[in-house]
Amino acid sequence: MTYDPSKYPPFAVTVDIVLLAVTDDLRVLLIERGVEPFAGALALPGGFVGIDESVDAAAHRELQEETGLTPSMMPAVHLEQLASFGAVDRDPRMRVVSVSYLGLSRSAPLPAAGSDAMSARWVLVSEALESDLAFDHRAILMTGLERARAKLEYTTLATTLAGDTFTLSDLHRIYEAIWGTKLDLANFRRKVLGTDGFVAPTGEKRVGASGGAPAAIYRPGDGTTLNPPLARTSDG
Amino acid sequence: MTYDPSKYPPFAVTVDIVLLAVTDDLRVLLIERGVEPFAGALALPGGFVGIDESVDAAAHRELQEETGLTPSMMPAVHLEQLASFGAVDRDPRMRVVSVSYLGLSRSAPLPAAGSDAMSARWVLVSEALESDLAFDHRAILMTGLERARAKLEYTTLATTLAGDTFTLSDLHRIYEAIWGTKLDLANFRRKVLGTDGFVAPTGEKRVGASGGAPAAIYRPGDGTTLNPPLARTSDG
DNA sequence: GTAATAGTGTCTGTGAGACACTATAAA
DNA sequence: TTTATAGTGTCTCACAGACACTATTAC
Repeated sequence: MTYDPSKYPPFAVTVDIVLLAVTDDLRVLLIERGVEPFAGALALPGGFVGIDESVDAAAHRELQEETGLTPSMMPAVHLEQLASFGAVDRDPRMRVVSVSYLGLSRSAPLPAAGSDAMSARWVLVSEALESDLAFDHRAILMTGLERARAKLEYTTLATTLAGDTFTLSDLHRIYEAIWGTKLDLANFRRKVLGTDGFVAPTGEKRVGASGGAPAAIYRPGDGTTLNPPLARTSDG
Repeated sequence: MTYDPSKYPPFAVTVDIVLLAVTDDLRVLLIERGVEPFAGALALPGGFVGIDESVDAAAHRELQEETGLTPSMMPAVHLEQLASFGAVDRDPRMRVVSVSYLGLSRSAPLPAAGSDAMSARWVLVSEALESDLAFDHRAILMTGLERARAKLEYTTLATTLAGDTFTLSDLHRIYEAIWGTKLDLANFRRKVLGTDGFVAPTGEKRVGASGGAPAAIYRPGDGTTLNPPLARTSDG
């Protein structure tokens, strides 16, 4: 690099991750900050991008560090770029541009012990939106939420949130949790089963989990897009 | 800012703009680079973000500088953030993260004379994709194209590309140019006219422009979203 | 038994897609 | 006249939404 970088304004670049999971309700992984600024406040997991590291690689590294996920588990988590935030005063220390990512993880694995993960916990999204998050992380969270809601309409990503095996009721619960609406279960079933590649039957049944009839167990299908989409406007 | 920025890796941040317009066909605004690297090659308009300037503001400033648009004309151009590109070696000079933007402009205003705009010109998208663009601008262009195609499905943004007044045939041409497909004009008309807020009639007719019956002239409507969307999968 | 979940059947309204048709201009 | 564009009518099929219904478990 025979070039003089000092001719150009020096920025720092960070990644911030909106990692969502559905347990009983929709939750987001947040860190309690230990240092200033915003010490004690909740923040999205993230950190600085290394000078010899791509931004995407930094997002994967941070996700791994903050959740304690092993590299072998990482493929089960969907991670995609969300948007960048570049207001002048978004970090009081210096000029920082943040590239945010949306992650969708299966039902809340516990954050493992570790340097960063110590203070990580799954917070109800409804509570996170009401609390004062650090920096502009509330805006990032809202952007991630809207992206996740939109993606469920036309992709099979909800199966990523459900895990390896699940019932149609599980999937139904995930849609209702993320969209915050009620969906008619009968019509939902027909839509999911009628869409090639959305789910694949395992032949197994789950018994005794809920005081009802045994539910058929499914695996994620090999499709990625929903055509026609699963309309969010529906509330039936 | 009582902080030591030298503790963090120094990045440069740029904006790159995919500005699209439809004349006879779909075109993108490109600059012929005058300096290394990639001197002589075609590139997307863009530039470095100032240290005291938000990333969004930099995108608007560059758009204005490269097109010669006056600030008063700017509201007629739709500009939204697209994605960020952060590969380590995307700029041979130094570590640069680029935040890309998608712009939709009315029918190709000529780039005005000016320092940057001198070498700017509207290139057919089909040709741009075949030529060797500078940096990773081919990937950025493809991302912008796909975003524009998707946005036409569920927003009224096509009217931005059409201008102040237009006929339904004009709008139809824009959809076909961007999607690269044929759309049944009769069904297209019904869809557009049946969607509240998409277009508003002016009462005027355009005569003598095409060797056919006079066409009714419309203005953009006050709506922004299309519900239900205008399906791209349709080829009728 | 009751309550809760799993799953099926069926009717209706909307709207996309196909395509035939008429109307009005230029050359 | 021919040719091209503007605009209307109508049929069919797919599917979303509503909702009644049966089946199988836990308690």
